[in-house]
Parts: sequence; C-alpha cells; structure tokens
Amino acid sequence: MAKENISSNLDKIRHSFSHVLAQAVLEMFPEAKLGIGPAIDNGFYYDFELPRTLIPEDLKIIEKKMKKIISQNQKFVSGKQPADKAMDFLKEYNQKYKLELASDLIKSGEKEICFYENIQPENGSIKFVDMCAGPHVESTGKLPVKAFKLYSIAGAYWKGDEKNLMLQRIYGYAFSRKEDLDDYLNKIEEAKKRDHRKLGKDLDLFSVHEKAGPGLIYWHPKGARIRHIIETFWKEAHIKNGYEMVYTPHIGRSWLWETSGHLGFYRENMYAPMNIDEEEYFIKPMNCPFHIMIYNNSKRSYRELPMRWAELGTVYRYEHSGVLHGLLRVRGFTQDDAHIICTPEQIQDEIIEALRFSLFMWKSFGFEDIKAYIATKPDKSVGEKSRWDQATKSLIEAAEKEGLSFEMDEGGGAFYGPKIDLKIKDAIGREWQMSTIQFDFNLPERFDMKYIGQDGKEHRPYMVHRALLGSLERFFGLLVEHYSGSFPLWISPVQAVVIPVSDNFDAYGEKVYTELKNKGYRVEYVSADDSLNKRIRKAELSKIPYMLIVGEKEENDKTVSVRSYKTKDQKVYKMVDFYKLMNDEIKNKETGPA
RNA sequence: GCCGCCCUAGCUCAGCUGGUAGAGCAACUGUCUUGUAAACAGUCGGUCGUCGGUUCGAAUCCGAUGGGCGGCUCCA
Repeated sequence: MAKENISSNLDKIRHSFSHVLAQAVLEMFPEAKLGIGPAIDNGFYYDFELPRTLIPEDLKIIEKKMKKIISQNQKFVSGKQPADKAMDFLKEYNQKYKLELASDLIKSGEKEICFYENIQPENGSIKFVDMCAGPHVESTGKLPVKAFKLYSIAGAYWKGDEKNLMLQRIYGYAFSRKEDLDDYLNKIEEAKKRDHRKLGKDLDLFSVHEKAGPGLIYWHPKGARIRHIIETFWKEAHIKNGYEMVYTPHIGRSWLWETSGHLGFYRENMYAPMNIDEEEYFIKPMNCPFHIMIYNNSKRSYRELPMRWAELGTVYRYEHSGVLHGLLRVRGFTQDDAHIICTPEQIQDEIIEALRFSLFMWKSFGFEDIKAYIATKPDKSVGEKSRWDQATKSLIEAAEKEGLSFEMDEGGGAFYGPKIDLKIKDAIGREWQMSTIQFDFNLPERFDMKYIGQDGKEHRPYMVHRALLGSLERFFGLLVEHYSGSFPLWISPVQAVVIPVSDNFDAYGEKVYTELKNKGYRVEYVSADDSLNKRIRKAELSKIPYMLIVGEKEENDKTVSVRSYKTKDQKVYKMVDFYKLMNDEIKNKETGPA
C-alpha cells in the first residue's frame, strides 16, 4: 500500500519533470513541435521535432534551463477545453502532434481535452501549456532538483510507427531523492562491469568478428566448455522427461519453406537462397518444418501421441543490423527447441508439463526472477476460435498451477497461436524473452498433419513449439551476467588451478594436477614462469573458484593450500577433504535432471 | 532498417585548435626460483576500421562505406 503511494508519487514527479523538459526545450527552440512525455521506470522522456539535431552539449544547456524553471516554482494548473475549442487552440499553438493526439481522442469519443498550464506565481503569467491529463506535482518547486539528470538523446518514431517521422527523444533519470539517483547511477556502473560483452572478452569466452560477419558467435574453448555442460545437462534432462532427440539438416529446399509459408511471410528475415542443381535451398530460420517432415514420414496413430521431439537446432535469421546485441540478439543461434505433437485431450497436461520443465531448467541454473507473459489472439490469425480459446485457457491454467505470476498480452500472440513467454532481465535491467511455449495452428494445416484416432478417423493433432532456455547464445549471455562471470562450480570452465610456489615443486604440483584431472575435474596447471603473486592475480582475474597453492609444506604433508575465489579464504586441505569440499558444492548447486 | 555517438598496437587507453603516432598490460628473450592480487631488463608490435576528397601536409577536416554502442522499430 505504502509502496504504491510512493511509486505513484514518483510517477507524478517524473512526469512533471518531462513537462519542465518540454518547457525548457521550447524556450531554446520556439519552433519545436512537442510529441509525448511520459514517466518511465527510471525517469522520463519527451519527444520533439526540432529544427536541428541535438548534440550532447545541448543537454547541459537544457538542464540549466530546467533548473531555472524549477527554481521559479511555477504552478501546474489543470484545465479542460471543449473539443472544438481545444482543436482551435492547438492549431493556433501550432503543435501538430498534439493536434493529432487531440483529434484521436475526440474520434474515440472524448468531449473535452485536458490541458496543463505552468503559471508564474508572482504575476500569473502563463509560461507553458501542454495538452495532458496529468497528474503533476503542485508546482515545479516541488520537484527534487538534485535528483534528475538528462542522459541521452535518441531517435524515436512518432507514435512508435516506423512509417512516421523520427522525432528526437531526450531521456532523463528522475527520482524522489538525490541519494536514489546516485544509487541508481552506481547500480548502472556496477551493472556495466558484469555486461556479458565485457566479461566475454575479459574471460576469453566468445567473440564476434566484423570481417567474418556480424551477429555470428565464435565460442572460445572456455565458453565452449560451459556450453557443453549446458548441453549435456539439457539432453539428460530431456531424455529423463520423456523427450526424444532428433537431428535435422541445416538447409532445406524451397518446397519446404513454401509449404510452411515462411517464404510468404518471413522471407525478409531469411538468408538468401543458394542454388543447387537448379533448385533453391534456404538456410533454416527455424526447425519446425523439419520436425514435421519426420512426423509425416509415416501414418500416425493416437497411440503414439504425445510425441516430444527435441533438438539443439542451429538456425540463422537475418536480423536488422541495428538490433544486434552481443550474445542476446544474434544472427546465428542454437535454439533448445522441441515440438510436442498431441491430441486435444492431451494438450492441457502437456502445457503444464512444458511450463514446469522450463521453470525447472531455469532454477537449475540459478534463475528465480522470471516474468511470464501470456499472449492472446491478434486480429489477424489462423485457426478456429475454439482452439484459440482452449489453448489460451490451458496456458493460463498452467501458469496458475505453477504459481507463476503473469501478465496478459492481449492480442500479442503470433498469428498462428497463443503463447506464454518467460522473460529475464539482463545486467542493466533490459528484459529478454527466453523461454517460449507456443501453439501452432498453422503448420499442422499447411503440412496436413494427421493421426488416426480411436474412432478410426483422421484427426488434426495439436502442435506446440517450445524453447526452454530460448537459445544457447542468449542463455549464455544471461548466465554470464547473472553470475558476473563467477560461475557455480558445476558450470565453471576451470574449477581449480594448481599453482606451485616455485618450479622446485613441479613434481608434487603436477601430481596433484594429474590426480584432479583423472578424477574428472576441470583443472589447470600454472608453472612458475611468473611470480607467485602474479599467477594468483591471473587466477583471480579469471575468476577460477579454487587455487591450489603447493610448496614445501604441502609436499611434506601431502596437502594443498586452497584459496577460494568467492571467500578469499585460505585453508589447508588433505586431498580427500578437498574432493569432498568440491563434490558437496557441486551437489548443492546441481539439482540434476528431474 | 531509422536517429545519435564511437572506431588509434592482442587488450585498456593518451594524442590541444591538421605538421606525418605514444603509454601500461599482454606476447617474446634473458635474469630471478618465488608462500597468497602485478619481480627486473630488453625486444617485437599500428599504412590510426575501409575507400575517396580537401590540403604543401590528415589519426585529426569533409563525404561515402563497414562495424560497435545507446535508443526507436522489428523479433516466427
């Protein structure tokens, strides 16, 4: 309750800041056209059409003007105008975007348009007018002048539509207190340190190469080790949970994509075809049609259903250059894909199970903060309404059964079926869609998938497309950020490093190393080419969980001196005790396949 | 794809308003044989993303192009 009040008050502050911003910009550019200026979850923004592009220095000037407006303690005064008067005023005000918004409002049945005026308290003069429903703080003096900061200029399409003109958007941070702003700025700085793009470089996990093609990921040995661990865990878990593995090709003839419809509605996202034997072949942007080929390979009975076919399927999609982002948005990626083909009677249980399984996977890797979104039927869609309704209902029931809080994304489904998505935040708070469980009412029709029911007649199966982790690339990116590169022991690419004090102890050191290696631990040996301190430093920077330092004492006592990355403690262990330490830790972290 | 910013050695960065490139780390070679976060010395390394233009002269100014970053749009 209390929290809600604070947050709505904060929204008021943020939105009021956006008015002050607009007023300041209008002072600087009287011919500026105002777009919209809402509160967002770390501050506010306002969109403008301006006579010239802004430069970063402009932000300082605008900020100064804003501070002046705040110091003048102008009153926010609300008012309403009947529709026709409002339109006249906005025409005269020469604010075409506001005019457009007002006319939209009037079209949708509004009789009156709300305005806010900023009034100079001493003489009552009107300093600024904005068409806006509010609410705002009482006066600009109430705004915490030290708790805001303009930080970015960006382009943004008017009304978010790329067919419209691109306006200039000014972003500002705003909080109720200066300390909150400082905390937030610190948090951003800290978050940047765990950005997977930085850590990927620092820890030598992966790279991308301009010359070899943007958005294509090169997994270095340490990154590949982690991927191998993820894949192994994933495969075992799937087999234990009733899935079959399949493998399918990377390219397919145009027939496949014509039948699936991808050439009709997805071609611009597909890599250009290659010509082979006078036939066009396309690199796959998804795995579904291939799995369907396996299904349609023979006549299917209801007795065979449900079928759950999983594949770590590598796909390639031509993503727009501006959207590429480290490992989180790439052009070639491996989906942890599976298709569930089942009867209408089975669908509810299958959905519940798929969602449970997905949550199990995320928890196994240490993720708990997950948001779910259920997307329903859009205007343009295929499939019978009754199937949509049943499918949507089963998604909601599955989420409820798992005790997962979710938001409805009305009309946000793909044209071919409703879906539930799980989203996770990256280091700086951006949400990324990871898991998806989606119905497909399109492909079973297009490929004429059938099964023979108990009644001896042909039926159309339900098909569900699901990816639990999303893609290995994206998952890996989040994993790096989640752990700041300091992975749990069971995932760590290097679990321990043996460091001899000097090369006089190479023999003992290598004995320790070999023993660990033979027992299956991921271990490295660092001979005394550098000083001891330097080698420890390197191991620290590589975030290796355990450093085993061996010298005279250890050799004599048959022990290892263990330095822990996480605790920075040093403790001497007998080898058997060190194994126990590691095994306990691995056991605790790894819940293992269900 | 759109708007803005950025691109100098393997990495992190310096290089004032144009005079033709520098540091630390890394790598390599020696010396040192080390007790819990950087031993010492030397060597190597860049046609300053690419192409074109302006200029007596361009890392620096202009244009194009590739890539990255932050947004927007998109995300089957």
